[in-house]
Parts: sequence; C-alpha cells; structure tokens
Amino acid sequence: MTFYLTTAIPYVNAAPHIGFTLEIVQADALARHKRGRGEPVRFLTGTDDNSLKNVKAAAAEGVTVEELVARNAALFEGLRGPLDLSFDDFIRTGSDPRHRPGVEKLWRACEQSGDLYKKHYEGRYCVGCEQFYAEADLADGKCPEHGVEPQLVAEENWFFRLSRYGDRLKELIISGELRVEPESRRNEVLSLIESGLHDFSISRSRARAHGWGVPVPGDPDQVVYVWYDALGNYITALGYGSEDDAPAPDFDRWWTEGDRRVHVIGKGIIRFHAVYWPAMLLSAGVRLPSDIFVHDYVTVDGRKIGKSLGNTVDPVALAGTYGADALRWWLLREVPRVGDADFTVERLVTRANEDLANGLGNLVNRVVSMAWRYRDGAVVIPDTLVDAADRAFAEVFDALPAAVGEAVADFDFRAATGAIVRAVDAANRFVETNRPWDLAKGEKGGSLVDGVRLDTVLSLLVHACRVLGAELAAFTPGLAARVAEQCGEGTTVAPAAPVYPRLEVAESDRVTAA
RNA sequence: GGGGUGGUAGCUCAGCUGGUUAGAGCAGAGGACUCAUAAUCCUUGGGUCGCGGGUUCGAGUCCCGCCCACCCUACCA
Repeated sequence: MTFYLTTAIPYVNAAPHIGFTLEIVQADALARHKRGRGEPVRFLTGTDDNSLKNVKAAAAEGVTVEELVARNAALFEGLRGPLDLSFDDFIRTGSDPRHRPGVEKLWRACEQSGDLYKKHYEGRYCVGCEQFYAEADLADGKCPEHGVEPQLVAEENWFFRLSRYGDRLKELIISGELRVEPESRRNEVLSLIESGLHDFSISRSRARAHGWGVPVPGDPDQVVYVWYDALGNYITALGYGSEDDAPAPDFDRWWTEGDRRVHVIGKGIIRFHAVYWPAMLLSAGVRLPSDIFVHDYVTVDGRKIGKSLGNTVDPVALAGTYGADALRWWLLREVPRVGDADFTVERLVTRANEDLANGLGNLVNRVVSMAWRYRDGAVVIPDTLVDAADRAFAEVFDALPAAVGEAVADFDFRAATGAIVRAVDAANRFVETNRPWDLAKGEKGGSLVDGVRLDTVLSLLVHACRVLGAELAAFTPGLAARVAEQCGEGTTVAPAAPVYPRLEVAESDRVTAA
C-alpha cells in the first residue's frame, strides 16, 4: 500500500517555531512507521513562498522578497538534520520550477470545467493588514489593528464556483472516501459544508499582490490567490503539469494510482484542505486526497506562540540542547489528540527522563549488562516456553507491533508511544519478578535449573528490547538505532553502554520564578 | 452573532455506543531490591468528574441553561 504524506507548507515570513515542528514530526513519524513496515512511502514538505505575508515581512526588514524567502526557506529545510526528519522531497512554491506550470494547469482545468468566472468585488481593505475587513469588524470604521481607516477597494477578481460542490463533498466525507481525523474535525467540516458554501475569490490584482506570485493564465493583471497556488504544491511536487503534459510517473504512482494520500495540517487551515482543495480537484478532474489529519496547536508556557509575545521557541536550539529524540518524543507522547498542548522545557526534560532514560534506557542497560556479566554477551534462545508467565510476557511483545500499528493508523501518536512505554514497564517488572542475579547465584552454587532459567529470562528480555528498538524507530530514530545496535541480533549482544543518558534543564532555560 | 472543541486527582491526560466501590503516569508518603543511568519494583494518601437543572432503576458518559479557555466563521433580522 503506497503512502504519500504531506505537511502544510508554511509561509516563510519568519524562522520555524515549535508549532510547525509538531506537524512535521507527526508526518515524519508516519513516514518512518510505514517505511519500517515495508510500505512504499513518499514524504513531502516545503514552503509557501508566494504568500503576501512574505512580501510584508521583507518590506519590514528592508530586503527583497526573494532574499527573505530564500533565507527562511533554508531554515525550514534545515530542520531536517536537527530534528532527524526523513522527508523525501522539499518544494518551494516560489523558486521551484515544477510548481508554476502545475498551478497553471490546475487553473486551466478548473476553467475548462466552467468553474472560474470574473466578478466585481468591493471591500474595505487595510493595507497594513493586507486584508479585507467586514464593516462589523471595524472599530469606529477603522482597522482594529492599525487604527487606520481602510480604503475602499473595488476590483475585478476571479472566483471559483465552490457552491457547486457542497453536496459532493459532503457525500465524500460521509462515505469516508475523504477521511478527516479526528472525528470532531470531520463533524466540523460537515457542519461547515451544511451551512452553505460560497464561491471564493482566487485571484488578486497584480498591484495589490505587489507583483508577487503566479500570474493568472491569460490574465496577467491578476495573480493567483495564494491558497489556490499553495494547495497545488501537493500535486505539482509530483510533476502534475510539468513540461506541457510530459509523462509524470510520480504523479501517477503516488497520487492518481496511489493508495493513500495523506495531508497533515493544523486546525487553522481545515477549510482550505477539507473544502476548497477537494473542490478544486473535483473541478479539475484530479483525484482527491484520502486522509486529512488535523492537529491542534502547541502553546508555550501557557501562551499562544507569537513573535510579539517573545515566547517563540527555536526548535533547532532545543534539539541542539536536548537532542532530536527528546523533542520528538515530547511532541508525539504528550501532545493530546484533541486540544492544544502546552510546551515547557521542564516537561520535555521530565518526559524524556521518565520514559527514555529511566524506562527504556535503563532497561536496555541492565539487560545487556547482565547478558555480559553472566553470559559474556551470548544469548541462549530456548526452544519452547513452558512457563505461563514467560509466555504472557512474550505475548506482550508479540502484540506490540500490531498495537502500535493500529494507533498510528488512527493518527493517535499518544496511544502508540503509550503502548511502547507500557511494554517497557512490563519488561522492567519482568526483571524484578525473575531476579536474574539470584538465578546467577543459584547457578554458581550448582543449580542447573537456575542456569537454564537464567538463559530463558535473559533471552526473553533481549528479545523484548529488540522489539522495542524496532517499534521506537519511527518516533525516536537516534535512540532506536542505538538500542538496535546494542541489542544486536541472533545470539549475541553488543557491549553495554547507556543508550539514553538523563537530561538536565539547561542553565539558560531555567525560568526565574516570577 | 452563529458553529465547534475542551473544562476529570497538585501536574499531564485515559475514560467507545449510559451500569459494579471513577482510572494511568508524574509529583507526595512508606517500603523492597542491587542487574542497571541515585535507576527499578511494591504499597499508599489524594477527586462535589466546571456550575445548575432534567431524562433514567442508574450519568463523568444523554438533554437544557449558564460560566471559563481556545478555535473557526459571519453584513442578512
């Protein structure tokens, strides 16, 4: 079963923050998990260069848009190493040559379906905000943000007949052909559709876009609305629209004929992904995504992330201090399925120490150490398990891959990582109840039974650690690799060495009590 | 204004279609062990399940109203 996974493409008016990190790590965990199961995976991320917010940010900094976009896009792409990401492809809507032809093709396809039309539009536009305001949103007729009276802008724009597609979208979502997760988000989308869909504007005047963006095919005075443009990245990255209908094998394989086409997005952009985008594809005669997984937001120290709030957390610095595994683990283990999650360095450190250092790390260390101390690193695997408790223990690890797989299939990372932690706990308990050190003493005292028993117990534990290493690979790749390496395979284990030392809150991160 | 989500032990959260004395982890208290990263294991205290009504033999779980937090959205009255 093929999996094509995407993140949303963030606009790059600033460096990446921890909020986007959640999204890309979730997508990465999905990608790694499926690859680990032997499924063909293609994982795309990228940047939205064409947003007007980029234009605004560049102006504020006094640099050209190209410069600003290139610089920040590099920062997003640069998350790869520090966060241990495995995306196969990275698209930039501005500079990537494959994008623009695809957007043009998509436009023409919608046009041919008769879904595009030009309409006169009038509204109160605040130049500072770069957006239109409804009368009701104005304070004393002035922009609430800038305190300036918005100018009355009247222009012709292209519109998309979204109103045509409500029924079909509803049907697709109800039938599950277009899956929206979690369920509460699905219901939200359905009620949004039921409340009535209105055509939406998909172009801006060239002047208002400051000449930035993709010109409308056949109407150079207009620029394609950034959302219409940006959403297209999911297929233009696969070669849709490349070189005047040259063959696009990737597009065929991963999209048209692919099994799963999964978008991972944040709650703020559901309407675009679950309504606008599918409608655009229906219009263009292109297949729809199969899954849209929606996550909520990360707050920091109890507050929404914002540059003006001064509480942005640099994920690269965080990964540098505490490691990619710790950051990934927190994002996947502690962020709830529904509801925002509050990030603090203390929580990151505590979670990593409890689960990874004290739990798994210590387990691996004690097991491998005993294998060396009592057996010189050799593992003797018993033919059959006669003891019921042994069988029950082995069953925990036989069942673990399926349990993790099901949780991941539900996009429930918390449940997936939780299942792993419970297995770790079971293994630590198994050590305590069997007390290998006592068995070793008994063996030394001449008990053959104790010797055999020791082999059995150690082999069960080594096997457990190997399974844990494999299941952890999607979530904490670095740690998982060390576990796998140390636990070896077959009848030997590598020398013992801590796979995950405890973390401490860095001096610079210590919050002074307010 | 409309729609939505959340409000469960000090903290972070589980609790599917209503059903025995409401759960887990962490933190707190006590104990055990020594293979291990002062790690692990066992025991234990702690909750008016936001508030107020209602339906029911029975509600954290359904219905109504309200409060708080957040999200999306809106010129119709």
